[in-house]
Amino acid sequence: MNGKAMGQATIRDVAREAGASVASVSRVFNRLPNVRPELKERVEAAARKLNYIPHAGARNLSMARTGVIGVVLPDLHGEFFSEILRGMEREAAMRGRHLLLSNMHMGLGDGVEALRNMRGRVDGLIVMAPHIAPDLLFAHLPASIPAILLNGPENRQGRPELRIDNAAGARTMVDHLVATGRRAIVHIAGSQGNIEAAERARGYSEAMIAAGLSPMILPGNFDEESGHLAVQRLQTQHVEVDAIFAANDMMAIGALVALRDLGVDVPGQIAVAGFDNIPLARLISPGLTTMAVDIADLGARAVNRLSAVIDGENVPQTELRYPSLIVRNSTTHTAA
Amino acid sequence: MNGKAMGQATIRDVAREAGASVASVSRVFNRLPNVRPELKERVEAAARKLNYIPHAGARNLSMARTGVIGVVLPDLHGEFFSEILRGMEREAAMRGRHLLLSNMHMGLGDGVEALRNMRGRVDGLIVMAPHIAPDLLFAHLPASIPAILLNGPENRQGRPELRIDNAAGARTMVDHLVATGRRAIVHIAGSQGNIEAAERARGYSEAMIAAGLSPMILPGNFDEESGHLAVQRLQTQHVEVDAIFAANDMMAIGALVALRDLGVDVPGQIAVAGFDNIPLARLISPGLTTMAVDIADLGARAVNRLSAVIDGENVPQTELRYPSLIVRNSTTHTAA
DNA sequence: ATCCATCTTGTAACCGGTTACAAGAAACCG
DNA sequence: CGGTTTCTTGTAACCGGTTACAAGATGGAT
Repeated sequence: MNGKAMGQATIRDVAREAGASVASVSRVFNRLPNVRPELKERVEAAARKLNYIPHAGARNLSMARTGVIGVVLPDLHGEFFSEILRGMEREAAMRGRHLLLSNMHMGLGDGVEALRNMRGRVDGLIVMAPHIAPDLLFAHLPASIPAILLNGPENRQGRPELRIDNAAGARTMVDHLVATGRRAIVHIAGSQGNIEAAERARGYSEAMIAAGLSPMILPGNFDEESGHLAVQRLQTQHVEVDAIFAANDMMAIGALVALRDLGVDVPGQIAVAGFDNIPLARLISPGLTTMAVDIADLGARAVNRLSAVIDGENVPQTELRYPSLIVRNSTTHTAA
Repeated sequence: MNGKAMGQATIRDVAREAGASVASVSRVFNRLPNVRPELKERVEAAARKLNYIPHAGARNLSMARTGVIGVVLPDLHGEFFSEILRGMEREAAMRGRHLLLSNMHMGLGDGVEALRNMRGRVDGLIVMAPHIAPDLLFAHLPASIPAILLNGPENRQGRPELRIDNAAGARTMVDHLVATGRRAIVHIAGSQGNIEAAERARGYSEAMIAAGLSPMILPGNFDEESGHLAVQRLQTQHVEVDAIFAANDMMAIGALVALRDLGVDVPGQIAVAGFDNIPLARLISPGLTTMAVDIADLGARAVNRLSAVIDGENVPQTELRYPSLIVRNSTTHTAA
């Protein structure tokens, strides 16, 4: 039927069909007011007839704006990953933006490379890299591309950052344990080299010392097995403790299960606490006392702030989010 | 320093700086072999000096290829969402592609609109829409954009689809329950209008009838509370059952907890089974018998097949994945 | 030295939109 | 009715890459 080969119709095809100019077609599709109704209808009819769909890529190029936010995440575990994305997605959709995913399970070299070829694909980046120095990361990135750093170490590139105050959260938890009578509180740390893990350990140590107690830290990996192993180690080395504070919930659950297998009463003999408040924490028995981080909110906020930066607004350089204490039965019998 | 205003350097800037043509710069960056080493170095030096980063959007436009796969998902719950994305991401990264996220928590009208303005943004689409007729969905989409349908109802647009055989999975579970001596097996259904829910219910009914038993279906919503409510309903109406088969794990867990609160022995008095094998299923006590769907694999496969379609290869029209039975203590005492 | 094949390089058109600018039409005014 | 303002419309340049094609350079064979 058509003179040309087929393919998708372009704006010029529509213009020809409607007997109008490309400028007018563009105006119609962008709902600019200054188009005579008669012309508008002709254009719309032509577009319908050719089943014209605007080519977003071309639009992006000429407008130098894609409406896409690049999200660079490390290899996250289940809930955290889905929750943060859910939050980001909700906020992005509300602003008519899309999310471009790019995991970063690679070394720094590849990471920087990956960031670089986001140019022209996205309007800005949300980068979460808990084990890479952000200065190094951003140094290779043009200063012109907006980016916000999530839960990373501090950076000195003047990039805005958004962080959970992990140290404060850990202090709150230690305070809770001390307040409920615990003294020999051991901490199971998260993965080595992970910033959040380090911050939580730091908060723990600070609060212990402030309470006149001596810190004791066991290594861990953020996974369930770490919790298991930590309990085993405590047992074989005959270390007496009355509370275990794990750097995340999965490890706390591992510890909980290990203690249950050993017939140790929780919280009677030993209190157990975690960090993150994953859904599982509520469902397991006894319910796990933990620090709740509203992860979806964190994601939404990240998109929110990045959007502001993209739109040229001024945003504060650093924003901290405080986790809140959720007391359940793993530390006290009287909890809900 | 630079004559022009600043902004990012373009390929023409590099060409000028290197005293070469844009074609040569392009060749260098695309690693085409026919460039004299001396020129190549000059170009690379110039690019380094100007901190040139190729503009992916421009490249996409002129090559008519973005390297991006659009992913349209409904509002999924935790594990499912993260697992399927993890699988997709892994496979996409391996093929040097990116994922563009676009949730679809909207009506059909918006949905089609959302799909449409993916044109020029993505090379293809993975669409998961368990509650929208795909024929309607695809009818408004140009036939030229590759798309594959995930876990939807059958479509007659000749689009390739990838589905979990939910009915077969449900039959397998009923067979297991019957084989372990259960007779009064009740099914808690998933959300109304959801295709997967309907398929699971269908498989359940078929298998029950095949076993000479009468099906009995309670309504549900895929959430924990549905499980709770179902158990309550059974109790208040004094219905005697010896097995509960929920259309997903969350409802099964809700039922499990409700039964525990009532002091009913599982599996002694009532067996409980779910569907999906979420991580929680293993951790809860008793361990939940369920049908395991390798969700990450499903995601990876979807990307895999879509890539094939994009690359013009021929792919089979429909592919079914079979879930596998995981027996735990919620249906039999002798399990691992 | 001549001719031909091969390799390197540059020019310019193209991908499909947006938009500055100018020109023509319409409306308003005295 | 002429002049000015306002509104509508079209032309063409531009966004930043890729690539067909042609021209120039190089090298080998005779």
